[in-house]
Order: sequence, then C-alpha cells, then structure tokens
Amino acid sequence: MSLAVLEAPAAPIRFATWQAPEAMTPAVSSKPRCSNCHLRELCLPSGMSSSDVTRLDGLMFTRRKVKSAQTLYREGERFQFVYAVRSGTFKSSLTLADGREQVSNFHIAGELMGLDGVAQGNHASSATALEDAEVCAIPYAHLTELAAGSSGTQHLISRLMSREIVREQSLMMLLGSMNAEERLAAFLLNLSKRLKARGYSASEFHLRMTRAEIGSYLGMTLETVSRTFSAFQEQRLLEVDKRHIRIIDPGALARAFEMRVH
Amino acid sequence: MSLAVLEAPAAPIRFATWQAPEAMTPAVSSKPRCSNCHLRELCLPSGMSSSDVTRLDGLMFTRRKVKSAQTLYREGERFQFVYAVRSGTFKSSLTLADGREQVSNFHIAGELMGLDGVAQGNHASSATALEDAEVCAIPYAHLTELAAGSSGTQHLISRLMSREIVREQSLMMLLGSMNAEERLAAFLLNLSKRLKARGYSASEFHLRMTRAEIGSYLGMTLETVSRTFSAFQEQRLLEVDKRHIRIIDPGALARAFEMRVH
DNA sequence: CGCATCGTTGAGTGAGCTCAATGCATGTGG
DNA sequence: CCACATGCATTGAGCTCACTCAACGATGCG
Repeated sequence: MSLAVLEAPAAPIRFATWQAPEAMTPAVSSKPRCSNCHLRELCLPSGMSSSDVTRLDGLMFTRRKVKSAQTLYREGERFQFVYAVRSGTFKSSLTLADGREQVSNFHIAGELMGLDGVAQGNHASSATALEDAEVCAIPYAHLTELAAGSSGTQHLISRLMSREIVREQSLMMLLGSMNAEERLAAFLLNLSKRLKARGYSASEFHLRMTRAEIGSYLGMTLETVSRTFSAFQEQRLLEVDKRHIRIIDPGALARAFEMRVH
Repeated sequence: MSLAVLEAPAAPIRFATWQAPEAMTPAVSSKPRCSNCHLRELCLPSGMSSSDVTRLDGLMFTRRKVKSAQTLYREGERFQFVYAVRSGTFKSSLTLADGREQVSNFHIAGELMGLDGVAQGNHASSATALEDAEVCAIPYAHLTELAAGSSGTQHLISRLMSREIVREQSLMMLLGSMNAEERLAAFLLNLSKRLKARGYSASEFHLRMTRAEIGSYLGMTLETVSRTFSAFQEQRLLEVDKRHIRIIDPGALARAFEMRVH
C-alpha cells in the first residue's frame, strides 16, 4: 500500500450494476431481511424511518460465516461488498512495508466494514475475524441502486460514512495528544459503551484481541499495553485476568482522559 | 466536544430541503458554475463525466471571502454547507478540554471541508483561514437533492467521503507508527504533491501554518518540529527559512519513511 | 509432549517532552 | 520615529515516558 496522504486525486470510478450473488457466498435457505433482524437498531437501518427500513428489505444480501483468523477481504482486493457484523469480532488492518500490521479498527455486532473501499474501488484495509463470526455481505452496487430511489437510504450511506470520518478524527486526537493510560482508558470505555448498547455488561467483558493488536490500534507497544493494564489494576480501576476485564471504577477511568477531552 | 469513539449510535437526522441563500452570504453578480471553474479537475467535479458536471451546474452555491484567522464554521454549529476552497489555506481543528487545539487537517485550493458534519447534523470540527481565502459554500441539502436525481452525483459524494476515511486512516498510521522525522517528511511530501497538482512548484513553497499547527497535526511539539526542520537542513534535504521551504533532495526525504510504508 | 502463541515483568536507553532563554519580525500607540 | 508588546521560531538543558531487549510462565494446539 501507499500512504493516502501522499496520493494524487483518484481516477474516475464507475460501479457496475449489481448482479446475481457469486458462487463463493453460500446459499441461504430464505432471504434475510433487515426489518426483523435483532441488530436493526444498531446496524445499517439505524435512524431510518420504518418505511425506509421496509424499502431496505428489498436489499439482496447473503450471510456468510467466517472462522477465527480468516480474512473477509484484503487490502487491494476489488471492493464489491460492504459487510455488517452479525456476530463475532473483526479487526481492520493495514500492512506496513516492514511486515508489521497497523490495526485501524475493531468491529463488533451491528457495525459495518469496508466503506473505505468506495474511494478507489479497492479495499484500503483488510478485515480479519478475531473469533468465529458471521456477517451480512451487502453488494455495494446494489445498495447504491437502492439509494437512487430512496433519499432515506442515500442519507443513510452518507451518514454512516461521515460517522466513520468523525470516529477517525477522534482516534487521531487520541493518537496525537494522549499518553498510554489515557489511550487505554479511552479504548476500554469505548468498548464498554458499545457492548452495553448491544445488551452486554458494560463493566465486565472478554477482549477478543491480543495485547499486540490493542497496542497497534492505540499506537503503543504490547509491553506498554500490558504494563498499563497492570497499573490500572494497582490503582483499583480494573480487574484484569488475561483477556477478561472487569471495570471497577468507570468514573475514575473516565476522568483519566476527561482532563484532556471534554 | 466529546470523543466520538466513546459515543453511542446517533439519533435519526433529517435534512431540510434547501431554500434560498441566507442573508449572511454576500450576493454575487452572476451564478458561479463548476463547469468553467479552473479547479474543476481537482474539486467537487473530479472524476465526473462531462454530462454529470453539466448537471452539477444546476447546483446553487455562493462564493464567500474569508479573512485570515477568521473561522468559516465552529464545532457544534449546525451543519448546512459543505465548503470548497477556491483560494487560500484552511485548517480544521478540534478544541481539547485544556484549551489546546488539535489540528486534524489542512485544506488548500480545490479541497472540500465540512463533510464530518453529515454524521450528526453539526460540525464536528472548526475551520479557520490561515490566510485571506475564498470558498464556495454549497448547501448540503441541495447537494443531496441533486444526488437524488443523479447516480453520478451520488457516487461522487460517497467517493469523496470514502476518500476522507482513507486519508484519515493513513494519518492514523502515521501517528501510530512513525517517528518525528518520518512524520515531517510525510507531511512535506504530501503538501508538495498537492501543490504540484495545482500548478505550483513541488520543490519550493511557503508554509501557511505555524510550527505549533504542524506539530499539533503530526502529534509532536512545536519545538520538535523546529528541531526536525533544522535536522533536515543539516542533512541537506531541505533549505528552511522560517516558513519558506525548498526541498533539495526529495528522494532522500521519501526514503525517510518509505522504509516503513511502501 | 513439544512447540508456538500470548502475556507479564524487569532493566536500560533514548526520542521527544517540558521549561527556559533568546532573536527576529511585525504591529501599535505615544 | 521610537519604545514596547506580541507572535513566531530556534536552540539548549534536563527529564521522563514509553521503547527495546530479554527472560520467563501459562495456555493451547497438533
């Protein structure tokens, strides 16, 4: 890959009209629908009117199981599908020249992956399952077809992308102006909120990623991640047992970086 | 502001249909058009077919002059317009709790600002002119109206947003895995490329931002920026006189970080 | 069982931070 | 026109946080 901040403007790209699902995607018994999905409040239809969600049911997409450590797509591959996580956890990552990987995001149920591929028509990052997972593979060309006849769907796509821009801006802020404790605190509180929104405990959870992956995401080494976990435990903010985390004092954890970010 | 990585999913947002331009935007003699703008290859119409650009001429927008140090919009303000830079330089920034600002981008002629506002309906960052400047203020609601009748315009918006996502991913990579010299080299080469694409010299230019702003953007202190400039000068990679930069050895500058990013 | 992966912890180091002094350019008011 | 203030950049000195290198234990898989 090459650093996008160094790239010249992109060449024109046209997306083909969507056609029949490919052989690689396993056949499903009955057509899956967004409107009766238990993740509809969090996922693609989030914030849509019910009539728009009904329209979204016209969307042809397939479910796909992904085993732990398998990749859903790799950077540079042709961009065809946007993926919504149904279950499991994914990481998005880029590979640096020296072989190290840079993790750019983690995705849990109800979250979308692959929108970075729209820009160039190729995926800008790779997506790897951190545990056995299932996704909805949504043909992007078909999604835009649908959007052509529905301003609700059109706004939806724009909003999802803009949200991604805002999210990354925050992460840049984190990487640009926080120390190790603040970074890890922000990461844990963010994960906690997302899990809570999905009906899981906000205070106790299991990390699906290694210390190295957390470190890569937060711009620090795995040793520093480990030491910072230990430090939080000594301060009685957390209980840490390998990947099992219990947040004892969320307030103090929040204060760790609310000094910098209001 | 609050860190978006900590936020729960957004509430539904509807954009009003665009109406007449507001009193705050000065009247213009004749309706400005994209199709005969000298920046059309770089700006909004970039990569569009000529028929789509003709369609884009239906877009009602106004020109607006901005004095140095004036803000175009502030974080939290209602998002109404997307801005295209016609001349001058802008910075996008967020304000941290301790009063420090975090610069998230610099914008020069032909570049867009404000797309981060789509997500929440409010601007997620502020835009400040670093020199006297002029922008095209494009009503976003009107842009989406236009997109509803044109898949080319619709793709354009998606692609521009996706490009922004990819750009920020690169910056995250920079902030997460590069040292001071690599960061400054990447910044200078990026600026050089963008200036070259606009017909300016790639090797000699004037920085419109302070050392503090560069430092904030790159995640380092102004002193380290200054020292790194001096180091590059000693290595005969640059000639630096305050804000005037001459790149002597672009190859060596590129090698400074091509070791990490291919 | 043996090997690989993952996590923890220690010791030492250094890149980049903070604090501080100084110089230069520009603007302003008397 | 001078005196003074202000903003920006440079440079030095010292320190510290997070990095590198290393050892070691635990876990899990083929």
